[in-house]
Amino acid sequence: MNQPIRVRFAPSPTGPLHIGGVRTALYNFLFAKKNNGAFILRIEDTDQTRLVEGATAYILDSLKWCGIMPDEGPEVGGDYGPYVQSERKEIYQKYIHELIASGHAYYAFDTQAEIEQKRASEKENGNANWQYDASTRMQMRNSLTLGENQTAELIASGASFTIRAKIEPNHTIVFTDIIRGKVSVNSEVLDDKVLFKSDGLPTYHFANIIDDHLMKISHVIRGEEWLPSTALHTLLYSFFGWDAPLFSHLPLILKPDGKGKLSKRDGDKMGFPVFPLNWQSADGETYTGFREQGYLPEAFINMLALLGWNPGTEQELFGLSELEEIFSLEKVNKSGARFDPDKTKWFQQQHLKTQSNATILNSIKYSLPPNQYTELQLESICGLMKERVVFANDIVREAPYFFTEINEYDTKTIEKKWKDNSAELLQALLSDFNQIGDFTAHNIEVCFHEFINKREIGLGQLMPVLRLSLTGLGNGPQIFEIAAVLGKSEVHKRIEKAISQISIA
RNA sequence: GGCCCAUUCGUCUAGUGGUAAGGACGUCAGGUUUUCAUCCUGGUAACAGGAGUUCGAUUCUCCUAUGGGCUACCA
Repeated sequence: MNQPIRVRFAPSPTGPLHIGGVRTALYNFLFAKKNNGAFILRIEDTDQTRLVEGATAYILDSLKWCGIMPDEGPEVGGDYGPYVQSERKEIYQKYIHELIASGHAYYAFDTQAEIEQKRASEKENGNANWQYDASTRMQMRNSLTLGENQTAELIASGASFTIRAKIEPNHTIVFTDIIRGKVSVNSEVLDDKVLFKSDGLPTYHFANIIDDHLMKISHVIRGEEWLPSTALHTLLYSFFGWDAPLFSHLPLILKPDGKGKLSKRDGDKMGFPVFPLNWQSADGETYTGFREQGYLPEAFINMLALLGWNPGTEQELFGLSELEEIFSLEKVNKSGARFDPDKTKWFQQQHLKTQSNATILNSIKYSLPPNQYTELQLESICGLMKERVVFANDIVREAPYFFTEINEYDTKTIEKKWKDNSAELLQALLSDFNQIGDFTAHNIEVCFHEFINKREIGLGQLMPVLRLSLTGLGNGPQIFEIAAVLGKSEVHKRIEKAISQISIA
């Protein structure tokens, strides 16, 4: 009775996976984990004309980056494979013939061009809604109108054909969507959908119900764009006498401004990524990924999880494993959510702050300029900077003074803070600094305070010019920490240099 | 055009047949800080409209509007 929870993410490899797809994968994954179920990856490549090289690898890499690992799928295998639809042709053949035998499907010999023509001429006659269905199928060339013998002959002669579902009008098809409740559709508005294409492969509608059934999928969690065709799917299940899985249709992710589905072009146009990873298409189009922009997968996932779902509490920061414990479909929203680049950055910043200095260092190590620092020193640089940047790879850009000589001094700060006595004060401070044995931030600070007390001057008179000397800038993290990282001799050098450079100017 | 789905601050959202309609991002104003960032405090701002049902509707129903999706031998 209590059947195991099995869900699938079923992308088609027609290009890079965009964040809507990643979110669908994520919700499937979270739902599976929450319910001790299995998360299955299935590649839906029945449209051979739209296959894009590298797309499957991209999907796999993206999921890996996010930490959404399939329990079954093309890479890991499983008991219900193969997990790539193009490798399941025979299976679909077998089932489509069952449907023909039971009278729920029929052969159709009309070519695509003929149908298009029909549609166009009907439109001219004022019928914009022509479709291949119960009201029109008897005017078309199919096994229903041609009869058994002629159909057999045509097939034997190698005529190309499709196989269509035979949908009878005037029943109400009702299914329950976990997120939306009851949805009903009159079969009248459904057309006789092509189930098998003339290339011998099934369409999505057919392959998906066969596979979901055979793979024992308990819950279908997919995008809202599938809601209208769920009526057809429900009917297909009933043709076979199978129980349909439970459906959940996720709201779409919309553009940040105005309405409309977020599309791949929006990102680079508006200055934010729409894809998890960088992508370059065969015709040279490139799209930037969240990963390459510097986003942490944790932040990306956190943002995505909250875009269309929330736990009902006021917590907003989550790790994957936390999400796995509290996710529920009932708390998924019904309406589309606009993607918010600002909030996405905020998530990134929050997650970066929680990372250890060593972890951050590790992530930017490869891009650091050559330097003399020890591991520990580099870690403290990361520690000093992580609260003031959004991305780890901003650290070097925001704090170049750790890695280069100071050749320029911020003019604004000079104008505001550099006074006639600044040089003399720095010089004196420097000789006190030289007395420090262990050049730690704490000792430097103590020394500094003793100095200003002795001189009876305010912090504001000396601290900014010290910062200016050491970093060339007017702002940054605590200056004693910076000094400690730079080391005594470097501090000495920099102060001497600043005194001579700035005084001249 | 037809069908389906949706509608709470600018955005993401919580929430209930009776609430001062809560939080977060953004924004604004203070505070902390040598500075910047962080952080803290406070302000700003919403139940699309109209009918019902009800003692009472943001909450239930219907209509309208708006938005979105689908309407292929694409998924």
